[in-house]
Formats: sequence, C-alpha cells, structure tokens
Amino acid sequence: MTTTSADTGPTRRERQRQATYDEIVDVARQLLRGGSEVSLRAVATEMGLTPPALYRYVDGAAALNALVTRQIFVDVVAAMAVARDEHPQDDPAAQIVAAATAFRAWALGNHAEFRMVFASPPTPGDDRHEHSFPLLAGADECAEGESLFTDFFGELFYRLWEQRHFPAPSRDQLEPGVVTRWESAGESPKADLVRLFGDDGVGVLWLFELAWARLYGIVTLEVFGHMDPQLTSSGALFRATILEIGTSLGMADDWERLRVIAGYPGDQA
Amino acid sequence: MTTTSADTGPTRRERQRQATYDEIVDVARQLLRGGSEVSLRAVATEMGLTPPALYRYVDGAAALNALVTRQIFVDVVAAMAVARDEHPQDDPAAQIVAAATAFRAWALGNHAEFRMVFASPPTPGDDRHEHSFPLLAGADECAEGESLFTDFFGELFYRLWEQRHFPAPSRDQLEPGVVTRWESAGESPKADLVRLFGDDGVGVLWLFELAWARLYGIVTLEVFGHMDPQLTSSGALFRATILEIGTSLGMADDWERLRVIAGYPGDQA
DNA sequence: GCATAACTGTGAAGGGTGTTCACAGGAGTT
DNA sequence: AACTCCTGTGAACACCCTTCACAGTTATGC
Repeated sequence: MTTTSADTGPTRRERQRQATYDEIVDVARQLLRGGSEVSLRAVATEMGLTPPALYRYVDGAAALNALVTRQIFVDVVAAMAVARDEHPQDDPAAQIVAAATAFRAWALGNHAEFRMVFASPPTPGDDRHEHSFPLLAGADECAEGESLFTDFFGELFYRLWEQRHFPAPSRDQLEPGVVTRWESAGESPKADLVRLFGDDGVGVLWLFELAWARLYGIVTLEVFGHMDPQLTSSGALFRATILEIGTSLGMADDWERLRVIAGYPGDQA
Repeated sequence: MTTTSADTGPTRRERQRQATYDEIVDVARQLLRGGSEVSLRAVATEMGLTPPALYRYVDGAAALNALVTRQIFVDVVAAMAVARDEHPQDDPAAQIVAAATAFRAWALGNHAEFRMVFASPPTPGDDRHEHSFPLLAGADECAEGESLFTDFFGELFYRLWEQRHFPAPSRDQLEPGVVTRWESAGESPKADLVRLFGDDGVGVLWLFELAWARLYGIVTLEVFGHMDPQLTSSGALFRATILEIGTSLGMADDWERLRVIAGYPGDQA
C-alpha cells in the first residue's frame, strides 16, 4: 500500500517527513523567541536528534535560516490579514492602517524573529532554490518573503486608489530615470502595475514605493532600538509617520477615525 | 626611564600597546571590507598572533565588535563633517543636505561596515564599559556611537533653526505623552534641548526626531537592499525623502539649489 | 514472502569558532 | 642582579557546521 486513504493522498512517509519538517522550523523559531541562537545543533538536540540527521531535511544552516525566515514572513502577513479583516472590505483606508499597525505590533512583539528576517536581505541569488526540497510544503507559495509583503499591501493599495483616486504626481514631476525604467520594463511586475493604475500609473506606483519605504523604515528603526525608547513605547512616532503616509494617500480627512485604529489613545472604543 | 620624552608623555610600552590596539581595529575593519567575517581568530592570525594573545587587549569577541563599531561611527561622522565643511558656515541648509547625502554615500559604499554597526543596537547595557580597557585611546570620546550622530546633526539643526525659524508644531498639536515626558525630564539632554529651542522647544525637537528617523530609515532600507535596486541606485528615492525632510524644515524654497547637493543630476556644476 | 531499494538515523572524523589557563620569556623597575 | 609586570604561546575545553560510511527501519516489486 502506498496511499493510506483514497487516491493520491500523501503517503505515510510523506506525512511523516512533512511533520518533522514543520517541527524543525517550529523548534528553530521557538529557540529564537527564547533568546537563543538558531544553531543546527541546538535544533537537532531539542528534537532528540543528532545534528547530521537534520541534513536529511535541510541543506545546511543557511538553508534552515532561509526556511525560518520564510515562515516568519508568512506569519507576519497572516497577522496583518487578521487585522485587515477586522474592517469592512469597502474601507481600504481602515484596512491599510490596521494592517500597518499590526505589522508594527508584530515586529515589536517578536523582536528576535523580526530582526532575523530583516538582517538577512532578499537572498542575493545564492540560496534561492537551495532551500526548497522536493517535498516542501506548498511549492506554490515558494515566493520570496518580501514579495508576500508587497503583494499584500499592493492589493490594499489598489483598492484604496480605486476608491479615492488621491492625487499622484504626474509623469513630469518625477525624476526621468524612474519613469522610463518603470514604463519600459516590458513584462516586469512593476510595468504591469503601472499599466493597472492607468494614466498616472507611474505616479501612483511612486507613491506606493514612498509609502512602503516609510512604513518599513520606521518599524525597522523602532525594532532595532535606534529611536528614543519613549517615542517607540508611546507609539507617537509611529502614528506620526502613519499620519504622513496616510496624508500622502488621501486619508487626511479621515484621520480622526483612522488614528484610533493606529493606536491613538482616544476615548473612543 | 619611564617617559621617553619630557614630562608625562606616554611610556614606550603604552605607545606600543596603543599601536597594536589600533592595529586590531584596523585589521578587523580591513577584513570586514574584504567581505570576511570579523573573527577574533582571523584578526589574530592576520597580525601574526595566536588568538589568546588578543585577550590581552580585547575582552572577547563581543568587545572587539563594539570597538570596531565605535570606530566606524567615528569615521562616518568624520566623512559627514568633510561634506558639511564644503559649504559655508552661514548656510546650514546646504550643510545639512550635504552631510545627509554623505552619510548615505558612505553607508552605500561601505556596506558591510554599515550593516555591522546597524545590526548591533545601542548596546543594551551589557557591554557598555567592558570594552574600555584602561589605556583605551581617548577616554573622553567614549560616548556612545549614536550620540555622535545626534550631536553632529543636532548642532546643524540648531543653526538651521536659528536662521530660519521654520514653523514647528505647537505644544497642543503634539501627543500629550511626548510633551510631558520631554518637558518634565529635568536634567536630561532632551530637556536641555527643549529649553534651548525656547518657546516651541518641544515642537522643534519633535521635528528633529522626525527628520532623523526619516533619514536613518531611508538609508537603512537602501543599504539593506530592501528597496527596489533601481530606486536605490538612481538615488531618486533618497532625494525624494530628503526633499520631504527638507520641506518639513523650511527648505522648500531653496530646493532647486539644494537638490543638486543631494545628487540631483542637474546640469549645474 | 522475500529480496531489493529507499529512507532515516547514528557515530566518527575534520574543520571552523571563542575562551580559559598555566606557563615561558622579554621589558621595564628597583 | 633580582624582581615585577607585560606579552605571547600551547594545550585544552566547549561550542559550531559538515561529510562520510554505516546500521536499522520502512516501503516497494518480483
């Protein structure tokens, strides 16, 4: 018997394998949260295995790293999705603010993990496919971690744009280099986006990049402890930044309402 | 003979010691720039020593790390000072833009080193004095690396404010938590600054923090490769950010002139 | 059912790293 | 000259990653 159940279900061994696969990542993240370093050895020992055994699943320490990183990305996006879905679908402004706030909260709450994914930049080409073993979970969700982010916010951003058509800079207000590169990129995802946004595509995409940079920037600074701890803990700096982002995205009118979502200590519910 | 020269000059041994001390940091940074890891062992070997010998100078790998970090900070600030002094003292706007641009350029050009100092957060109290051996260079310049930065920009910022008195938010436009904390901080450096800026002290300091966060944020993102490489290499994103910062600091009128300093590919000299 | 193949784990071994310690030899002091 | 401090070494221990030959189990095929 190859399949335990009906047709093409995963064989017993495959399930087994997947289970330990997951356990590896789990244990690694557990160690991370516990303040320890993620060493192949530590993970193995924690699982009751010898280090070489892990090589049956993961192709070395770097690959394990990549694996954990990817899973963390998935988790963060999941947390953001939850926050987003607490607001109605026809209110993308609230959804964006909520997601961004959840992003920051996750990052601050899961410090070590966030630092890890941030410290390892978008894998400069060397281990792009090394960490994807044949039986790895969903082969379809093998996308780079960062793109999960941009996809997530991209969708929200698009809906916001559809609804509000906030003013974007025109082609000639932008630096020429950026415009030509994006428009002439042919089939790149960037070019697709530009087309999607229609006439002022470049301008809208530009705003998106700016907004994304600001959000990522502020969260990073806060998590890495490079800002005044008071400003971080109170969240004032974050809210101010979010306000700036929101303003550039035509949310200024709504701010009384939105800032509460961003954690403003108002007396509303 | 204890002193080689006249009175209280450093003894021969002390000079010797200081020399190898410096060499350690030098070699470490050399390795860093060469793409290698900074290992105690590697540094020792490179110097023709055995690893344990380094313990006569540096209290372990972490301390060496801190030492290198500190020196890097000093270098960055020096580079910024050079850029600043290329503009007249009575033009703080140009000086600020030049310094910020130099900061970014240094960070992008010295990648590995910048990443290192950024990855190690403001030493959470554990190794604050451990790495300062008795004979360490100038005991007076033992200030934390980050404070070198804020001091540097703080001075520029103050001159800019003196000159332009750009509009700052008033007390009641800020979140209450921030205001009270800064004003009631007594003898803290923050409180001093608030007083220095007079009536709207809190508002000005707030703008300073915002500007600093933005600059640090964008540079970090670029260096860590978390932004579109095209936007980074062209510098467009950086200039856009600097423009925003400048605008919030009353430099908008001057921008035609200032953006060239920030690397705008204009046809001016 | 039994041989064969595939998978999963172990132990040993080699190459890194940081760190401590006892000890030797030179530099400076008295 | 005797003594003290400084500087460096070698050995040893504790981690780490990684490869390899080998054993045990599990599934597959004849």
